[in-house]
Amino acid sequence: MSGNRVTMADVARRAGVSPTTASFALSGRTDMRISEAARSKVLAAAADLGYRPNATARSLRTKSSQTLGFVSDTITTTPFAGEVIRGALDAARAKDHLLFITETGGDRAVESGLVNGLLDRQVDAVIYAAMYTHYVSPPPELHGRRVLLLNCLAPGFDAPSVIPDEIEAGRTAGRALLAAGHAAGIWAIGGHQAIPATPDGIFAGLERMRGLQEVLRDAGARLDGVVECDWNAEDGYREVDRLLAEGHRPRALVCSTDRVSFGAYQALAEAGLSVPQDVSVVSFDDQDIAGWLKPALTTVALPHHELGRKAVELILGDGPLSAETHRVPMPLRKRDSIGPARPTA
Amino acid sequence: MSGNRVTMADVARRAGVSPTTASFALSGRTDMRISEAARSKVLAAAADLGYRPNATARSLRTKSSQTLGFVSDTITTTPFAGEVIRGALDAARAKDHLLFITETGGDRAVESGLVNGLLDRQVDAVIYAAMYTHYVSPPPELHGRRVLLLNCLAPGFDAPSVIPDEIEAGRTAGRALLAAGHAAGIWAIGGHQAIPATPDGIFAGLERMRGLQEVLRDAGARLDGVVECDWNAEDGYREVDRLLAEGHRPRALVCSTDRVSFGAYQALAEAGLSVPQDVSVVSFDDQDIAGWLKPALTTVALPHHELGRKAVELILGDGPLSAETHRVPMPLRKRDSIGPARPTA
DNA sequence: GGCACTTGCTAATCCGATTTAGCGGAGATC
DNA sequence: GATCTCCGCTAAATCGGATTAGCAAGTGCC
Repeated sequence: MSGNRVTMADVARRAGVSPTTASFALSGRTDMRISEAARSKVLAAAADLGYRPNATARSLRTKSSQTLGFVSDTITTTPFAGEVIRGALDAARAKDHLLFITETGGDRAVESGLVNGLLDRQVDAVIYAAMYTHYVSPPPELHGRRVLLLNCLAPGFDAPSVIPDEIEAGRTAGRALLAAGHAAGIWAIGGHQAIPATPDGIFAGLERMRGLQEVLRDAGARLDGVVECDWNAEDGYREVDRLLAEGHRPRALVCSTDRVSFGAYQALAEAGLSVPQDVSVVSFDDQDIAGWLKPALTTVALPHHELGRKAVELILGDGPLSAETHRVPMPLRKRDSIGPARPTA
Repeated sequence: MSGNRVTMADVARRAGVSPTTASFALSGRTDMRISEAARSKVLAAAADLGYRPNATARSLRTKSSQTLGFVSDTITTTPFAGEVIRGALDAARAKDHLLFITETGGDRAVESGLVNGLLDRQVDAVIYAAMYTHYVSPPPELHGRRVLLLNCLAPGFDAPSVIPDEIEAGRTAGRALLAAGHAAGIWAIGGHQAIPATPDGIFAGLERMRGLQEVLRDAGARLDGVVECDWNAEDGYREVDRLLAEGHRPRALVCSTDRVSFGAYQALAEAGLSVPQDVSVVSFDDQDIAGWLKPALTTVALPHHELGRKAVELILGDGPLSAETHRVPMPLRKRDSIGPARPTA
């Protein structure tokens, strides 16, 4: 790549000064005395020649590359992914950093190779991210490095974590139902325990359930039932279908994720029940479909963009990093799937 | 970042040879004679010390950074995004390259800044990507550079393009309908012209329509009608709803994208029509929802992963790049939304 | 034994910046 | 007038590798 770039030596020559002077003038450092005349000559020469510093040469000397590494297990397979990276990108750009994105696919050997590749290229810091909130153990190469854990926790590993505030999200969902008058006939559909197929069950499901139950209890209400299942559309359909077939008549559903809600909608529609007149639905994640459904789905959003942004801002901050856990708020997206409670039949 | 890394000088000292010898031994070059004894001493020393070459120092000298820049207007807002990047990542990793991901948001000034940032860091090549296939004009900084255009075309700009084969996709959709016996009552729903709100209408819509009509014509069939609208769920719902209200009774719908199909499903369901018994639906893109819908949607998939993979493979290939257009096949995902044609009422 | 050639290795330079050490000249001090 | 201090700037070293030029010892040949 590249044509013959203009070097600082070229600029210095043209300005009639030494490379040293050019360097100080261009970097604008004040601890070395440069006359205003010399400074402007250098600046003019640099502008004339269209000079751009070679970041590679610079970072060889300074040990800082203005570069970050983003290591994650999977970057596709939404809901995570896109917006997180975009948030990280935005924050990085604000500080003139570029982002290396990598994906390990969950393979330790691949992970190790990629992390080494990043380290070899002198990244200033590494964001170690997981697509579903869970416990991780970062590779040994990262020990002692400037690392931030995104959407994961690593007890014993000295680095800060940034995760969504799932407990508060559970409370938010509960309050949304309570505010509409729902105090009975509430069912939770989805994964709330550690289920093999849904690794996030460990975390998101558990914490959401905790927050939900806490807020219901405080209001003197409670769940009529909890249905355990995976977090896919088909699971939501199957379980709600079964629930209705068994004769239950829920007034409100709290679904683990929008995909489950999607399935729930299908089952409710087939049973001739309408949302939100017959059944209210509140959900989590705020995927695209939440807005497409009819009626549009009220859901507690995963703050993807904010997670990415915050991670980069913390890691590019000045101070040393303390191993604390930052919980990012999950905002409620009010749409049309929660209706007023009706007196129980 | 970084602790005190082991340098090549350390390795040389430990092996009792000169840095030059260490360099040649480690890089495995054969044009310089190194005895087997010396070579293994160096290798052993490197292994003992856990030596890893400093990629920054290397690229300063070699002008190659084993690094690629990925510049796109938007990386979130599926359908593009995730899988494309993953494909690119996979191909890059196979060749020991790391990927800088950037997002311009469509802003020329931002774009220019990011491209310069990439160039400053000595990227070996740049992939200039667009989320919707359309014509672009890459920034001047990229002229004369090793560039590949992904999902876009730039007449007059000397670089290869990689785009999905939309014409053939249109044929594929048409053939799927014909194979099921559909020859009448076929409607196209979506954008097929250059519509402001759907920039891809320029390309994808136009080409898909061309392929579709060609294949229908060849079979002696034709479209009963074409409905122009944007590419969102609500548009599909509204237009199909209106179509039915006007008394039309389509036997098959060809929707511009799965989101439109999603809306079409909603309208058909409300009208008491079932898919595929009453109406067959074939679509494009293969987004996640295609598999969640009931019945699951038959759709012609955008080859996201393959687009990303192919882009990187081409650009990391040896030869010079010729400005040709590579069209990546779009495979048909057969699911359950196309049923056999019934004799027209 | 002398010359050419190969073998195996090293010294020195380069890549393009940053950074440290230090050098002339002007003005101040005694 | 000699010494001291600033000022403004430059020479040279440095970062960690890759690469070029070349040197000493050994081998082959006549």
